[in-house]
Amino acid sequence: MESSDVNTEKRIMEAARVVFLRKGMEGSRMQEIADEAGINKALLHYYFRSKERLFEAIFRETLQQAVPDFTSILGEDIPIFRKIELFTERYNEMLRRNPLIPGFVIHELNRSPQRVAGMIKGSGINPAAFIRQILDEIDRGEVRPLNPLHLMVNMIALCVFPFVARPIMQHIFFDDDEAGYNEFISERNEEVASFINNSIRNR
Amino acid sequence: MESSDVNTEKRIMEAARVVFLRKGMEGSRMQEIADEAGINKALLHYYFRSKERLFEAIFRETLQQAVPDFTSILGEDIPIFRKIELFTERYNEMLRRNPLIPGFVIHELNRSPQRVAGMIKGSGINPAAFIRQILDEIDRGEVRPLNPLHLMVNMIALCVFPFVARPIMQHIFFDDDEAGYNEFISERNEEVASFINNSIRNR
DNA sequence: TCCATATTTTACCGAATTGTTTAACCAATT
DNA sequence: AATTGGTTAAACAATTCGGTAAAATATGGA
Repeated sequence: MESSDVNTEKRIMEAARVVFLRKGMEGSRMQEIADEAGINKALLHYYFRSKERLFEAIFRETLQQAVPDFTSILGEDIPIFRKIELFTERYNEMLRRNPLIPGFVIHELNRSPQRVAGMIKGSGINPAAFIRQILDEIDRGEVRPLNPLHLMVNMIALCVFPFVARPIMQHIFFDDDEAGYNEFISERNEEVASFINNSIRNR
Repeated sequence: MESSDVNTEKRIMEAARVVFLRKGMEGSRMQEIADEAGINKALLHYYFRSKERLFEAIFRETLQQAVPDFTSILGEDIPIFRKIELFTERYNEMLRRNPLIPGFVIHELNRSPQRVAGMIKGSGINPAAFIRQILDEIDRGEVRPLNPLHLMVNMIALCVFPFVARPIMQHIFFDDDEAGYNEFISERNEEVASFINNSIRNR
């Protein structure tokens, strides 16, 4: 019994994840999630009392999955230019597996900014080490003088944006050709890293 | 009669804009829009037959306001590095006045990608001229060899992202200090332009 | 002043949706 | 066989919300 218990909860979570990420909290219907999970609507309320709670669970899980993935690398002991390559590579990889996360988070962020922002902060993000490294490299003359915070924002922006704006870009630039867009995305792996490194390298 | 007509319609549009941009189509309530406009709910339906139509009007207006503003400059006859400065400056300016537009568009884009993307394309966006200029500059040796499409995406990403992710960044990096974040945003004007130009200049 | 038209209010309807309840069912455990 | 707990089905309650009808009020012109 317990095995089916665990499986069902997992199935519900997966189904809810699919629906919520695509349609957001208000846009999603409990019935739709039940259908997606192949179960009864009453069972949703049996496992997660309310839509609110189910959503909370999904949102928390999504953040915990997404944030550490790209944060961790920033604190490791790697030469700066190589670190930036690794960061964009891993971050892009994560986004390629979960392309809907950014849009999802952003939308919920508009609904209740303080709550979401708090959850993200609690997710263990720590820019301090990276900032220190950048300042060091500037001292050593490897990196041109710049504000490390802007650099961090730039790095994230360059990775995230193509996923957030995918439908526009795919339509305007690629005439709705999905394969073409995927090709474009995989090019960005290297493109973004060299774009950043070219910009910050001192000469 | 006509004077109050125009004023009321305008009031409704403004109210709907505020609510829709913050909460999206499904997240918004007609009653809330009516309250915001200081009128009765029935009057909304008198001016705009349905929620759908009202939303459509707001969305169209929003796009027409946002898109040409930053597109036009890309086609003008300006030296490339200067053009990038002007682009980031104007684009940032527009976003500073309408910080909610990117998140709004992105969310609606997820709801009905083809419809929205079509509307944007119809808004008169034309990357061809800019792409040609970049290729020319590469030929002339002013710009290092790169894919102009990636450059365009990078330019937009660097401008837009801080507005989309504002609540997170303001909380994590600035401890919810609004003034601090605004300061950061205005720094980006110059920061982004030099970040790009440093990256693409040939040496 | 009085009429016609535009605008506003009030009250309400119907559909959709969340959440609950109840009874039955099934499968594994004891 | 009896028990237990996950599961289903169906109906229902409660609420929210978009939309409408109709009466009331204001406004400008004859």
